[in-house]
Amino acid sequence: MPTRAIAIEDDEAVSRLIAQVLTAHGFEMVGTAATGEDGIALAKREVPDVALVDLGLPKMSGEDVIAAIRQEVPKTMCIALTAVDIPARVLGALRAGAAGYILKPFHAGELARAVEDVLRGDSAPISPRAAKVLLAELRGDAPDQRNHGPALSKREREVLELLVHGHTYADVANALGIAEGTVQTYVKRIYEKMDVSTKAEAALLAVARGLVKP
Amino acid sequence: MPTRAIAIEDDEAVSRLIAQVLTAHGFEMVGTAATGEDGIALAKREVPDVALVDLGLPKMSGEDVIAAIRQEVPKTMCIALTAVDIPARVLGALRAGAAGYILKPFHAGELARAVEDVLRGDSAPISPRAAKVLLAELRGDAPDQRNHGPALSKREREVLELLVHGHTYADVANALGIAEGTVQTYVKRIYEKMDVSTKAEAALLAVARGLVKP
DNA sequence: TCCGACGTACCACGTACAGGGTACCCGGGC
DNA sequence: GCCCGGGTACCCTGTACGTGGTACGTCGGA
Repeated sequence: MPTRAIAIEDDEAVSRLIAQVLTAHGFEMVGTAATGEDGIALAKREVPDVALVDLGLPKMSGEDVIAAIRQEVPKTMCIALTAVDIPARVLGALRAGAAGYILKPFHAGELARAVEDVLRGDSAPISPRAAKVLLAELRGDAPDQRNHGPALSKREREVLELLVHGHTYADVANALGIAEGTVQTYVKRIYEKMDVSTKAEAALLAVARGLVKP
Repeated sequence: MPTRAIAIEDDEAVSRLIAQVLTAHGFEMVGTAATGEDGIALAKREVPDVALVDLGLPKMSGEDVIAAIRQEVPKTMCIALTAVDIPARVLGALRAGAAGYILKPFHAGELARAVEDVLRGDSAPISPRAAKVLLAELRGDAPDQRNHGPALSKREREVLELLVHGHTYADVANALGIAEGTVQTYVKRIYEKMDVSTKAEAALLAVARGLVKP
């Protein structure tokens, strides 16, 4: 049985192009829909192997469509298709359950390759631009991690490392062989440099920047 | 000034190949190293634009090398290079600060393209197989994680969310419309369930388990 | 039916924390 | 020479925090 696919895309030209490309690569198009509602109904009726979902649909958001399909028809893998790579969009789609994220315009081979990748199940096609967003999120948001204030000194990193793991000032002082008052100085400087004001915030930022291992 | 690159790779054949490919694409190779220690020293000395780091180095792990370079020479972007795509490896490297993740064997064009992508800064080259691991992690259905002790109630998660972002008990009380004393009860229960005793520890564990986004 | 488990809510006490000071040493410039 | 900035080190004060209590409603099983 050939791989069965559907497309949920409001631009009919794009929709036809998708059908053409996939058919040419040996997939079977079992339907297309122009709205989210129709697309979900189509997916439930046909239970295709893969669904190409445009994120720029009118009314219902592509994210919601993907989430609905993942919920109702888990067997169907969803690939998000969009012209924009706004971080919130990328993350929303992937969180919703998209197995891949392709940016328009795409090459014919790119699309077919992505579908094959997803179906094989051992990989997830993600455009480099989308991947950057993913990475940023994984590391703790903050667009462009680099150059966030002055670097911490070696001693300051030692203090931070101990602090964020729940040790008290007294513990830190003991471990480093300095007075508790001195620890407080380091903490103050660390807070200034990291622009935070509590241990909790410092801990969050520290892991986000990879200064300490969780 | 041309883009300056280094390679940290113990297999000399691969190392030469990298140099060859990058040189052919107009990059300047300013050094190669066969061990992590040498690589870090090289990076500090040359401060290259990009470093290709093999994850399968003897002795020192590639993750640690990347982390060290990101720490000491933030300007240098690191691209992880490996033959295996073990989830822990992928995540470790990306968490350590790798801007890209390329699987061996790679095509010549692929490598050059990845370096260009990373330097342009608007995208992150991630191999499809590595991307799959990333996605799984992002969605939280990664191996282990989950099921660490009793689950927090909705209210407790709300308190935790606010707490770990540095808000005081008073702030939390205000935001949730309850008394400060009540917040303390939640904090106690949260600490018990998570088996921690400070805000900093709770913050670490919360991000580690994906309960809150950093 | 009653009782226990759990989520919710509040108070009081002692301590650890955040932020205000001050001081010394060292290396690099003006 | 001199001062200046950054790293190191210490003290003091008010506050937020961690932990000990108590109490009430609800749900489900003994």
